[in-house]
Amino acid sequence: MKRASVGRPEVTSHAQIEQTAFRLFAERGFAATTLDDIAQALGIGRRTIFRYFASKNDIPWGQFDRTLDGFRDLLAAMPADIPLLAAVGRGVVEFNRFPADASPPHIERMRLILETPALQAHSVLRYAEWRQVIAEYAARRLEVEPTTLEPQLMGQVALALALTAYERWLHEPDASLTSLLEEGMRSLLAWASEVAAAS
Amino acid sequence: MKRASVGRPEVTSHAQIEQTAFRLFAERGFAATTLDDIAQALGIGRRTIFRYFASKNDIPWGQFDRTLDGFRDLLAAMPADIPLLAAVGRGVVEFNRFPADASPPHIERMRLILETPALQAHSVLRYAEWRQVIAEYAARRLEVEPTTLEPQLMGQVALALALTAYERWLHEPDASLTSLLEEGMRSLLAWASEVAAAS
DNA sequence: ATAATAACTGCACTCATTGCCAAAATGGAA
DNA sequence: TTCCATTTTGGCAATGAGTGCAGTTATTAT
Repeated sequence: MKRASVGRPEVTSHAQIEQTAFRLFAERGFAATTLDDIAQALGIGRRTIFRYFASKNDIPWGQFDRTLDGFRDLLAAMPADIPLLAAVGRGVVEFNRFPADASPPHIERMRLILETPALQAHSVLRYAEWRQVIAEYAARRLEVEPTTLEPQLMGQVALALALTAYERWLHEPDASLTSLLEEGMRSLLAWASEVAAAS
Repeated sequence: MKRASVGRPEVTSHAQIEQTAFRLFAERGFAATTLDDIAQALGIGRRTIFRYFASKNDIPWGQFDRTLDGFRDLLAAMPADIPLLAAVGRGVVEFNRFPADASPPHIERMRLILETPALQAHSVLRYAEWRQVIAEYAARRLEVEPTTLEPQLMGQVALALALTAYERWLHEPDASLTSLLEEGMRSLLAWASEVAAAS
């Protein structure tokens, strides 16, 4: 990752490939854009793309790994005196908060990921890493192993909430992601209290 | 789908392909088994497999479409006087109830799906149909459109519960899927009531 | 026997992905 | 300047999934 002082310099970068790829995806669609197209548009070899991204499906995710570290820190900084579900809920909201002006590229990224079947499928593998971050936080608070039922469930439920909010957001870009997430959490709590009241 | 009275008879069946494929998957692994291998083992053309399954990834799912109809009926028959979340929870439990003796092939199927990265990814597309069944049920009860936030969230949360239970079940085959699902639901309700008590 | 029908399957092609390795580019050393 | 170590690039070949096309094959109906 660090810039080598010796050796042949890199001809391109993750960001450059990503940018060109997104332009082509927007023009012709994800499936109709071949890696050859992208390589040719960049003036590099097709083989070189694989030195920057593990697969075509990984291109839209770009920097997700780094983003995950921020999420971990964010959760760790959450006050321990609020209920677990509230802490995770707040963490998810904070994680997905960003200025409305900076959204356009982010909207495009998420739209591509959520609307392209091949990417919907591939993304599960990324989501698993995200869930793991939550499972580890929950496990710490519950003092159990991260692989046990409760931490895993918390990760899955948080993902359920986030995915639902994102999908609505794409259909209704005026609504803020934040309020959709909060609305989802309210619904979840309301359903649970119905059950509690009935039993 | 109906047996044609005229024309060349089918040389194989979904079940036959599925069975042979599973045997080879078990022997060499999913990725290492090519469609040519499966076709050859069956003595049919590779091309013919595509007349029965849309893709290699679809083979492990076999009859899921038909299963989904049963799930729809099951939810529709759920009493309307119990809370929505309880009804969905009970529906999911019932849907996944099956005799412990009949499990072995089902375990193998789920293990393959849940442990093979390519299948984990592909399965999202199947899960989406499953979630849709729940979303439609929830929408009917809530008297809103199935595409709105609440029904969609209910589908996602139910899937979160089911996936968590299945994953635990694979690691701990002695535990019944039913009790894992119920344990998950109890955890979810407990977390929600913590939040309710704190606010 | 012939026709109609429905399924099977070989052929050729596209495209993602991977292993292998020679070529290219650069800073530093001799 | 020339040579060397280092690092990246990218061509080549091979594998395997997926797809359109067209000819072949097995049955039933006339």
